[in-house]
Amino acid sequence: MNEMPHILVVDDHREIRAAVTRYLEKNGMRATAAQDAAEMDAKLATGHFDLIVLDVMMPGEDGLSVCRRLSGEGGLPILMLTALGQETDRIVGLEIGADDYLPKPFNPRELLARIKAILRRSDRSEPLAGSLAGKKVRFAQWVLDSDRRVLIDGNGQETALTGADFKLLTVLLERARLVLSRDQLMDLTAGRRAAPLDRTIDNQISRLRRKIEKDPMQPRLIITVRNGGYSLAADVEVMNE
Amino acid sequence: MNEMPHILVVDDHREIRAAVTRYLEKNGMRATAAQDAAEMDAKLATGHFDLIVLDVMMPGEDGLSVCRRLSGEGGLPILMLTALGQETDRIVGLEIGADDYLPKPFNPRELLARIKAILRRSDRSEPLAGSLAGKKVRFAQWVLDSDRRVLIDGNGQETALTGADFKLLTVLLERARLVLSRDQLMDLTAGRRAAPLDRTIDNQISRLRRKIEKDPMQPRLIITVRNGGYSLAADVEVMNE
DNA sequence: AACAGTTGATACATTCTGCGACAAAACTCT
DNA sequence: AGAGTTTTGTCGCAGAATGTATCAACTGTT
Repeated sequence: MNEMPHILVVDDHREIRAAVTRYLEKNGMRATAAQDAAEMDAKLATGHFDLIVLDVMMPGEDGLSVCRRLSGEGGLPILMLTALGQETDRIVGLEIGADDYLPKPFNPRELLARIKAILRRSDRSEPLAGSLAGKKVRFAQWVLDSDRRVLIDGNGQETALTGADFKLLTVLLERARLVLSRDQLMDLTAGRRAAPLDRTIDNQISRLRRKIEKDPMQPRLIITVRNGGYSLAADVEVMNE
Repeated sequence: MNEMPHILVVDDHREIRAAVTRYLEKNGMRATAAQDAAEMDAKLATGHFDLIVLDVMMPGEDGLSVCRRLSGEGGLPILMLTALGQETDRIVGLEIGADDYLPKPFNPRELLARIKAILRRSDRSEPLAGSLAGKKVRFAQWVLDSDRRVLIDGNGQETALTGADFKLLTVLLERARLVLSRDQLMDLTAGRRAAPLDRTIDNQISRLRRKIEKDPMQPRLIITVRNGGYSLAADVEVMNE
């Protein structure tokens, strides 16, 4: 997490919104407030957020409904605020997809600690996502020029990459040495879920290997992990401008 | 998450350990218990876990200390159990690196929901070779190149390893001279529990021996411990880059 | 409209792994 | 020591997973 995390606070009480946003901003975060689900949707559509603090009890669409809706689509983490003692709500919230809840009234310091705990965790899921934009990246015997989408070898020889090649390679570079399942790769490269018996990723790996491996029959860079997926076996260095 | 998640329950009260593990196992998870920090460390070294449920109050090293230690290294998610009302502990726990806490006494259904919430957002990908990822490792007459998954002998001769060979060897190298049971090996290599009469590990050991032993009929590197399992009898040295 | 390039699907070849079966070895007990 | 029992070693095979050639659909260009 390089920049300040951006938190969206959704609560119908003006005082709570104000207090929470002020406290978060005093502690190294950006905070934006919304007073109901409709306003939340508007803010979400036009900005980038790292986490939503969501009140369960709201006029209009309530927190549980919002939570169900959001956790279905995006993977935006949600921290729910519940009235004290409504254990049922809390459990249902967690089961529906909230990442945490906090009973009201709450200690702002605890809210902050919980937000950080969630961010720390979800941070992992997109470690360097998009961070390669415009950079040059060195790995194994190659340098990837991510502006031009071209690979350059030690002799200055260039190899062109297609869109799919480039996207897949970028995803692997950003997660070097991690084993990524076909599902994850499909999600990360194409944003869709792999159908059963879908060989798309295998095909793309095969094509990419033909371009980047010295000997595509004995791949050294992109390793197959049976029953696991694929893994990039190389150190990755983002080059200085 | 393809397989059942494996939860390590650390608590000094026998009844709580028993109740929690039983409940988790009834709900589609594997659960293993440890009664204190020392036993926890032993289990961690010889098994694969996805999350730790950790009691704060324990004889010996206490939960906060454990939490600080673990969150430094591994990144294994931690859910802390705290005595009711000790808000300070809870906040400190979260700040130290716990992913969540639950005050005792707790509703088992809520514990389950929280565990699932953490697993859902942490669903982490792991490096293929654990702590050896990307390293070269010398043992006996071999050097293992863990990027390329090949063994190199003194003459530079290479021996290819299949995925299962490599995973098993990696697990053994990381735990040289420890005796690992078939169950533990199954857990560490495949993340699943060995069925009764399961000869899978024996087979893999046999195949691996054929590749790494000078005389596979008289194994010197991978030792059989009757009624115990197998053990790697060699010094292991991670080589400098 | 023809074309070149790219991508996903399908089919087939190849490799890998778990399993059952049986052999061999180790251990126990008399 | 010998017979019986348990544990381990490994062979062969079938099913599953993977690699990739080929083709059809699609995109954008000329």
